[in-house]
Amino acid sequence: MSDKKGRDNQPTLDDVAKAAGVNRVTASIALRGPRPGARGGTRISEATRQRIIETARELGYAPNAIALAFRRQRTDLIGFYTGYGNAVDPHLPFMADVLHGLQQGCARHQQDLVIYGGFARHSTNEIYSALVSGKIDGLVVLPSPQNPVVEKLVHSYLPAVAIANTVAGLPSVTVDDIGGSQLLATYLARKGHRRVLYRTDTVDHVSPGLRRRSFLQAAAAHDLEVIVSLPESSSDTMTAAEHALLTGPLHQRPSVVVCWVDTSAYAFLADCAHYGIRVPEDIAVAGFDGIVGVVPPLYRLTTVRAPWRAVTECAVDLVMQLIENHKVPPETTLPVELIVGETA
Amino acid sequence: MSDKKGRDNQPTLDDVAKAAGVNRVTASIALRGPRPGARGGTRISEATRQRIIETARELGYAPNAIALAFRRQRTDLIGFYTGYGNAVDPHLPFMADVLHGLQQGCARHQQDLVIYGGFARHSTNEIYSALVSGKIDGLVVLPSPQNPVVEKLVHSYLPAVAIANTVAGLPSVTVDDIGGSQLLATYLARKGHRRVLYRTDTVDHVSPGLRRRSFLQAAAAHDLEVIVSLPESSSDTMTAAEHALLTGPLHQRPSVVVCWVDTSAYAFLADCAHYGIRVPEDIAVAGFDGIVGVVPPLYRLTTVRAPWRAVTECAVDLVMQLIENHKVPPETTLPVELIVGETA
DNA sequence: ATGAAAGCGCTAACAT
DNA sequence: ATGTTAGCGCTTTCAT
Repeated sequence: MSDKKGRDNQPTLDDVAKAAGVNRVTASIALRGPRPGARGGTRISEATRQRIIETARELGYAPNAIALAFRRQRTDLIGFYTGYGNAVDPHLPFMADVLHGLQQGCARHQQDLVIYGGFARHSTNEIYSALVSGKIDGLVVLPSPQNPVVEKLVHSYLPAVAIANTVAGLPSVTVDDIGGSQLLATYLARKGHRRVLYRTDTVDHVSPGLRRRSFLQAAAAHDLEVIVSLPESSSDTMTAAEHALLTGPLHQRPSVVVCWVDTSAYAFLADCAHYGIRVPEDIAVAGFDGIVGVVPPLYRLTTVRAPWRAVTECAVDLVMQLIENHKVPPETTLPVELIVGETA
Repeated sequence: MSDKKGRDNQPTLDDVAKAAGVNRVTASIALRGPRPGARGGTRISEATRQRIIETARELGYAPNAIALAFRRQRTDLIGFYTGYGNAVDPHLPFMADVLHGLQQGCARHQQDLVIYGGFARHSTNEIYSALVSGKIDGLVVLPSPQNPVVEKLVHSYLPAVAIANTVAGLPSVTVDDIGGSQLLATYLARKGHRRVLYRTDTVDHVSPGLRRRSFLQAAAAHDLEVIVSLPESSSDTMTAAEHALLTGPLHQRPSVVVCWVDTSAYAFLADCAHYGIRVPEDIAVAGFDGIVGVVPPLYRLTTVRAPWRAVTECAVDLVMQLIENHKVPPETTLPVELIVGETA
């Protein structure tokens, strides 16, 4: 086995050139072709080129990616930054979709993906510096509300695209929160529901806000009464107030719970099972996201499917456009779909 | 908003030095401290240092990560390579665990993580070249059987550690497949089972093989009869033969199905539900992995929990050791735990 | 306590 | 068709 002493004794372009008896530049061009407009292939004779390629193969030459990146000012690396803490927990279906989209997007453009680590205990400036340090060519951002790093990115040179939530000054890719909420309100009204408990997010963010407001509006248009509830977002368990409503007098009891996001709905379903509340007989439940897991769930949830993978892939596409100095639309909205399960 | 024209007009160390009226080197040391043994902080007077730091702040100086990496021969990037095709689908709980472990591990060592894209249509040599190009300092490998890239990595300078399966020549981190299988066999024998249907993998790989052989051995020791079944691994649906066994004459019907991996078990459970076969009354089911999802599952599976996240984190630790030229053990095995659910 | 020089591996621009 | 020169931004070594 070879020594594991580092890349130092790897052959360089100079080594190849020397071994083939040509100049460094000749080797460079023979192996990777000229970058600029360049006068076609006439630069190097086919014989020399073949000899150089063969020499490179023999020596086991692999170009130094860092030197290349240094020279070209291009790393072929796309980064991902999430405002929600350091960890990108891929067990969350939303994150899994995002990661999958990042990968597919990067693969399509022959880029590699960088997930940052160790931002946890860093200051805004340190994180920002790391992002714009030139390590990556572009960035997909999952913005959290009022994130100062995201604010700085808006004014930076770094090509960046936001997903899931709009950010003023950054091109964003989102799902049709408004359309989805309307779809849901209309469906529930048709099914004969008159009173809805709407569970929303405690953190004020663009997308949940849009969903809530547009649901309220659509509900009003359908004569649906809506009670808004704010469970603790970390656990999403059923609050005392919610429990009281569901077990209270029939004439003020909601017949359906709409959750701003599927995870909240699943947590609610689990609590219903725990309290012996039957779904959908006692209460119907609907979500928003369209989570799919490999593990067959307890219930097939009625929900609005949001194409997060596609959203993220699209964001990567836009980042590539920006990198190549093309214009991109400030907002891209992808359509959603109503999925009728067995819970509502 | 600033122009998005690239990093070119970012201030360099020279700019900072010039603005502060000092030499480049002085600025370098003031901002990042001397790398080598170096004679403490006496190098630069506190006054100069402060002035330089202040100047850097004013100019919005951020060091060029690529130039740094070029100089230091160190990118602070850890890569991940999977032999199983290009896509690292984070929806698979195993992959989610691995990704999570990679992130946590990288975070602990202040490294960033690179997920490769676009290896799909590349040759062994191209993939290998990309891996050893210097873009990353070290690599975590999820080896697939007889993968030529993995073979080449064994002989390369690149610090690399395998997970889940051992690879000759590479330090590996695995789970205790043998112990887990014994745990399961013993548990099932105690529960009074006498005939087991064992579902295994169609691809011949180290870890599944270990599980199967050690289960067979432990089963024999407990007078358990084992029938081995090889469902099509992509779908994992119940085969005709399996169905025949489960609905056939009682005296040759297995009382429990053991699946080499949880996903196979869940697929089997879904099929049982479909055919009206009751679990665990008609047939008990057990798995291996200990998948946990956010969505409450149909059944709480009896299984052996394998700590894949910890395995991967450990692999990152070892990669860091290798990078720093320390010795690491050729094999690390992490303990597993029997999880008694409601299916067996 | 600070400065000057050299060079990491590569390619664009300008010779020949 | 090929060679020479210069330099990307940074740190290490050796002067001062």
